[in-house]
Amino acid sequence: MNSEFDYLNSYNINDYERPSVTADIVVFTIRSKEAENFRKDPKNALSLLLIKRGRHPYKDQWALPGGFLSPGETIEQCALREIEEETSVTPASLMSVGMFSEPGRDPRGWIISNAFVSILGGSEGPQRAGDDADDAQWFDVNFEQNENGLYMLRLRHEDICLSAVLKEEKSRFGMTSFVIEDRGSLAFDHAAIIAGALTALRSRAKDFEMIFDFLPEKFTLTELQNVQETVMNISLLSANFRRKVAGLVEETDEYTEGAGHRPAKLYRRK
Amino acid sequence: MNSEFDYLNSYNINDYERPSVTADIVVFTIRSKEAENFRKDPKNALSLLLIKRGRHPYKDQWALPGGFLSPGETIEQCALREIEEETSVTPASLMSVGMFSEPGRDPRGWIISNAFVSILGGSEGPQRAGDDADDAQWFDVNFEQNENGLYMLRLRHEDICLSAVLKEEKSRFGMTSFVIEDRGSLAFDHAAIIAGALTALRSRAKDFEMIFDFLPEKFTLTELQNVQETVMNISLLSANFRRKVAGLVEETDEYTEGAGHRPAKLYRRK
DNA sequence: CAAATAGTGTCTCTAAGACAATATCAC
DNA sequence: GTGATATTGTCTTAGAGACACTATTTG
Repeated sequence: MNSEFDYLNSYNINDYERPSVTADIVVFTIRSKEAENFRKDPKNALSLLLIKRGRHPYKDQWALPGGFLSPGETIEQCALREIEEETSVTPASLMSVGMFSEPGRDPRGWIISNAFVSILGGSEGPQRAGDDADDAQWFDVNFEQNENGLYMLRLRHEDICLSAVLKEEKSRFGMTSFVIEDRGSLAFDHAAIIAGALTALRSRAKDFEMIFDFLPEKFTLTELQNVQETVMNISLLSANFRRKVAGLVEETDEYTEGAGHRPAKLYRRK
Repeated sequence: MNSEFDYLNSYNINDYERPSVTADIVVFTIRSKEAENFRKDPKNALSLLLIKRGRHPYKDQWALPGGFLSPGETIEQCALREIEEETSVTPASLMSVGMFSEPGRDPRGWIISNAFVSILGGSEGPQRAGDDADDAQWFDVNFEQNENGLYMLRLRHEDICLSAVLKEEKSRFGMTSFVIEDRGSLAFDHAAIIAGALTALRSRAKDFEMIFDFLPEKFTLTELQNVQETVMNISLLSANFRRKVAGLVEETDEYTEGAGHRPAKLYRRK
């Protein structure tokens, strides 16, 4: 038996039908709202990037940034490339959320998507979205479970309010995912992707894992606390927060200035 | 502008080159070793399923079970189908580990893989592997970091010992993955997939998350503790373990019998 | 000085870890 | 009884949460 013959017959790449593969990215950032008066610090809001589709299907509806995997790149490189094309910025982090492969999820055909969470912030600060022809905007995020056990996802940008309804589904195999009850004008299955991304982000933020990516290199402990509170939609006591993160940061000898109240020491991630 | 015209021109599914997509599954189970004497309980070993390839490439080398995604199924359904084809058993759990899409990972062409962790055990007990023509076997798992910081993965089945060397790589984007230094006769990049799967499994096992899937419906607390110890390669004090899992289980009124020592109460997952 | 945030001290309560002691079965 | 595992109790220590208090800046 000839081994080259075996090899060539073992797999003809054209024998199998193949899906198109995309990467869709949920890009988060934290934006400051205007403060009430000169003394108060600004409030923060968790935001994510959506793009208004210029084509069918779902023309004129809002969708996650993303695009098709090209030969010669990894799916992570594809995700980074798409973010950079949209925002002209390299994100601080990239985390896989999972594969979305439900048949029929894309009316154009057999298209499966690897979803990612990415965070912009860091030294660049929140970027302008949509520098080119695309209509891209940051939407404030609100995601909560209501009294019926359903999850409400609300995304708001100025007058635009997208409101999706999802149900948590625990499969027999230990995976939990979200099923769309009402996609609320979000394109494709992107409401379910966003719900999964938020859940993954919050789970990581609990252990202080991705919260540094929202901030520049040097930051105050209060800023760090605000990030965790904003991401997880909770409220913490500062004394306890400081003790918990004490081992994760190191002091610098710099302070904030001109804040209308006592200056705060700047820290750096350890 | 005609909207149907727009739609049809927006995406021609044949315009883009497409990869083949596979699901590869790291199927774990726990196997009992013979006890030293009639009083002692049997020792356990964490094992995973490998299949000896009958074809090129990597002919006669060991690889993870897996197969190509078919139209009309999700990637999870594909993974389950492949496990059932190999073992004739439906696993208790299925967890995604991530996408492996490095160009060149498969000499047959552009093939990307979604890796899964799955656990067999439960009431069926560890299954015979390789009922059909395939040569499938359970390999005992040993995975440790050595003094140089490299990770050693050793898989052993009777005389066969596969030994791979991996390096942990933290990308700038917060992801950690394993890079193969020596694949140790494991086919493709499967050594890296196994390393990632083990890391994911251990991380879950720390919170008691997948350990129940290794056991039948009713089990003793010592059996449960043995699972966690075997999976994580650690040793625990039983008094503390019992307190920690007390909230996760509920008593039954049954006991073990004929064990050569004091019988143990059987519990059920709550 | 007033308003606001920065930062420290301390009390309670819970949980983890270590270890000692007792219980119960098969042979 | 002996050898093994099963099960409970308790001591110590670490950490989380709550809350009170002090410190420091700008206008």
